[in-house]
Amino acid sequence: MSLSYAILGLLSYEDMTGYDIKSSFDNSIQCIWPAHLSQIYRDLGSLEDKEWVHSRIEPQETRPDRKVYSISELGKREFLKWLNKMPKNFSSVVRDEMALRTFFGSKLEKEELILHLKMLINEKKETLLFLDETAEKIKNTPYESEKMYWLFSLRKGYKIAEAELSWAEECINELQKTS
Amino acid sequence: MSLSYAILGLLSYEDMTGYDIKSSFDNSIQCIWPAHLSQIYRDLGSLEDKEWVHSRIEPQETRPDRKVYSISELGKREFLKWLNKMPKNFSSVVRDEMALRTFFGSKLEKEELILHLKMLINEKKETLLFLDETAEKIKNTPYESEKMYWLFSLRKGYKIAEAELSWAEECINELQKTS
DNA sequence: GAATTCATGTAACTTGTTACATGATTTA
DNA sequence: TAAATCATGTAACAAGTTACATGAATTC
Repeated sequence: MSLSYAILGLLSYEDMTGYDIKSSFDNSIQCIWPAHLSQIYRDLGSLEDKEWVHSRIEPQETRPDRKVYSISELGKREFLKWLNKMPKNFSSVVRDEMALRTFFGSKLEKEELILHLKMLINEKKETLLFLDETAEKIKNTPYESEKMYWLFSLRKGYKIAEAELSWAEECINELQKTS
Repeated sequence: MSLSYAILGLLSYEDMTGYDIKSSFDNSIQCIWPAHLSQIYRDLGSLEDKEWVHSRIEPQETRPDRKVYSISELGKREFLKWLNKMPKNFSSVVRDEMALRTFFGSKLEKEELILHLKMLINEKKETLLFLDETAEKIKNTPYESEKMYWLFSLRKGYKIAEAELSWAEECINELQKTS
């Protein structure tokens, strides 16, 4: 359900196509709520069935026609209802394949596990760079009153990435101590 | 798929019922890979279809009969194959409702958001206590060669919980500065 | 010449969630 | 006496993933 509300929320800033919404995800909430394009199109369909959003076709010459969605009054009300009610889950849901593999690390060559952890570290360093760039973009947004909140959620992604990185470093250190 | 491998991995330590496996999850990998009982039963079914595990019924008098699963030789090989291959996702997948709500925080009363964040902090403090207790249990396990790895994955959950907690505190501080 | 971007989706499949159903025993 | 624990699942639904299909324009 949260994904639909995320889409509604983004549409409350401006009208967008499914493709635009996907880009917005990738440039802001991806790190805390990733979504596939196919999922977004599907949800837009059901949001339109419920009349929480409307769409119009904007023909283009050189590109495929744009199907532009806008949030309805009903949609705005439902969004605010969701935002104001006390959430069931304060906690994030994490599914962490590397931590799971590490759990079974005694069945793996130490060197192999260390290699995997080093690759994790590289990936996370890139993530941190990407999040820095994203933060810079947000700092230049014309949505002045939103800026702080957008940076808050980005910061959450940042902190999680940092935690993952330092975790991997600590694991490598301990593994090398005992080898 | 990872869930099936997690189940296989746990069964490689000892034979268990679905219910036992659920308890193992809750006492170890829950914070990095949560699972519902119904999911575990379903996966055990398909693992048995593939003959990666076998089961036997152990009748009980006062309790319902136990259906005890054990990993097969084939299952062990498939598990090790999974563990040894380079993972596609080094990164954890996070879906974080509170961070998403915070993204749209400009549409909420500041006091309301602060209240939600404070509840998150309370919940996370409890999580940290629970993880401390879990770590103590793991330190007493007779599985000596596994201990370090089990503590590694627990530590990952711990670090993420800490990150979430300090994030919420920082957000509250900034919100109170600007109000 | 190859890869990326823009732009639409659909279909099939896999996972995750919630509710239902049963029922004795033990602990608070 | 109410709630938790042990122990089995099934069914229905919601959400997430991957593959397929199309195709021009632009950038490397």
